[in-house]
Amino acid sequence: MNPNFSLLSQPSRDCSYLAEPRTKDGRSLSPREQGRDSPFPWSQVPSSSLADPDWFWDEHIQAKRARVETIVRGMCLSPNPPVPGNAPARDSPCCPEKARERKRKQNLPVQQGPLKPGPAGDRGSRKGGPRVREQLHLLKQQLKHLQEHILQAAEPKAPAQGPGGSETGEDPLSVKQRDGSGSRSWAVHSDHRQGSSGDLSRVEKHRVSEVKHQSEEPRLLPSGARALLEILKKELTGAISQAVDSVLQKVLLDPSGHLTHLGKSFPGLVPDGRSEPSPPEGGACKDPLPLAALPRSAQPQTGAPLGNLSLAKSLDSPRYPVSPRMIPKPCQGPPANCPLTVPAHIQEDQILSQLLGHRPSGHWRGNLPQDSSPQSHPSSEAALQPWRAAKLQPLALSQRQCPWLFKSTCLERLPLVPSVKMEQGGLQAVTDALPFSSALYISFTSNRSSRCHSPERQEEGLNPGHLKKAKLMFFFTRYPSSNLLKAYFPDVQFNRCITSQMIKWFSNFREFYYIQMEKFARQAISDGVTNPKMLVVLRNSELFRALNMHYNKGNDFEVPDCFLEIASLTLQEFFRAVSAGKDSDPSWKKPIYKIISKLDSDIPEIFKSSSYPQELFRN
DNA sequence: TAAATACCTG
DNA sequence: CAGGTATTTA
Repeated sequence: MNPNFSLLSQPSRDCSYLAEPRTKDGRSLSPREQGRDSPFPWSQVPSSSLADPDWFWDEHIQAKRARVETIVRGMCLSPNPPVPGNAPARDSPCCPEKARERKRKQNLPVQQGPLKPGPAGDRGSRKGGPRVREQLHLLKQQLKHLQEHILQAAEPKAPAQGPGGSETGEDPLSVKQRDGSGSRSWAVHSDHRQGSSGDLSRVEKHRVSEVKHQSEEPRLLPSGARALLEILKKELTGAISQAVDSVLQKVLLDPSGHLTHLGKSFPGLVPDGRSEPSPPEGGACKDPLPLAALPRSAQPQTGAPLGNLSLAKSLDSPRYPVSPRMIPKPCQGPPANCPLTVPAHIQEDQILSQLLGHRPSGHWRGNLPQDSSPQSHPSSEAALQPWRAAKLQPLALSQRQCPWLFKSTCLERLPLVPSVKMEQGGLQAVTDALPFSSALYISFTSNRSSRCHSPERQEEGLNPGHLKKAKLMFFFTRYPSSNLLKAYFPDVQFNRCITSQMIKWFSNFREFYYIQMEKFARQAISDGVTNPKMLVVLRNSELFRALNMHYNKGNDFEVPDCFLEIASLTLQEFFRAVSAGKDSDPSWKKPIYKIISKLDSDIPEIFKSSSYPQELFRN
């Protein structure tokens, strides 16, 4: 069987996917993990000393943590309105010992050069003062209560599960856990955030009430768990206290409260992005995929030349019959459920640019478990009937744009995504997600073309980040003009060499792209395919994987559907040409190139961000 | 003529 | 990918 081409197996994806930063260790970046621009060394310390022990990931605890943060944030915001540039928004235990215990290491908070100074205008404008201290005391008291409640809350679970109710036998970072607890608790958090204004007491009340709620659980403490609970108690107390203290310290002393990292206050995002308000008019974003989502039996018989696209069109509805798994819970509600509390202009450039890896574009992604929808299993359905591909109407390509609605709503879901890349369980996850450090940046210069030593001492070259960005841009444009490149790489000092280098990149990209296309087209032919319409590039097809591997290695970017369409068309063109024997002509590819060259899509505005390279994790 | 590409190579 | 070269294009 040839899995290269197959039924459209993936439910349509909005082009406005949400990005989700994640670590490799299986957790979504916790809010605090996302703030990396803190100038303080201690803020770089494994922030969550209270988050490490596996059991700390217990839902309850997470919720508590969230609340604590809420409180802290409230305090941060108290003095000033929720201005994006001021809250340090990072708490981290300053305890060295604890820090060392952390397995994950956070680092490189250095801001990247190109970054705008940022709206961190009012730094040091807030000085907690006595009031804050009072609040701190109050907070500590609350923590004690909290501690008690945790004990109680954990009891019911103890019998069946390990200490603290954490799934002992299971990977603490299991998906469900992340999904459930994570987003949930943070949702609450975000609520508070709305009120901001630093009305601590109010927040506290809220919290207390919540705690009470939880304490209503029955007491069934198994003797065995008791000891563990005690430990938990201690740990929790200590850790939280430390965290709170350090945060407060920061709040009180941090003169440079950079970004607030709004992200952290938002509820998890929808992995699939499906719940996101899809672009008004689908453009290339609408796709015929739904087919695969339907039960096989329900799928239209497309084995034969599926000459029209009517089917696909009919499925163009906002909600496809996708597998339940594809519809994440977290923020599935309409935008309204995810109120935005940040001024639009701020999200736009400053904040977003700095929310490393999180783009409203929604293209950044992680390997969500959800991704493994039925369609994602190449070997399953699709493979069974490789040629039963839905037709891809060339006309559909006329709308080559992927409307990128960077609605504020997108922003909310970014940071707390309960998603994580659980691949090699690497520990470098955090560093991977970090923005380029100046150090790295410097090292990149060595990568520059030796012939491109620009006279200017500025020595600004293209770094790996730029390369990655270019690759991602390839998903939208195969033939970018130099002007376009200049527009999308504002942080690059273009000169002849740089320009040609980048042009060269795209040339190389195309080369690979066309080679793959030809290769697969020929393979299809040899496999007996006769109708080019049958050739559709799907996300689970081998061809796609090859391409994705090349342009989006980390797979942290959600490949736009428009690219799949272009790829499909390209494949079909090659198929036609080859099967027609045109490949005997030395320049038989020219016509194809010409066609494809006219199908460039608009590149999301976000790509224009000079700080964009920051989002390019893993160099 | 310079820039952009394609095609080949390492 | 970067180099190099040949060819095409504006």
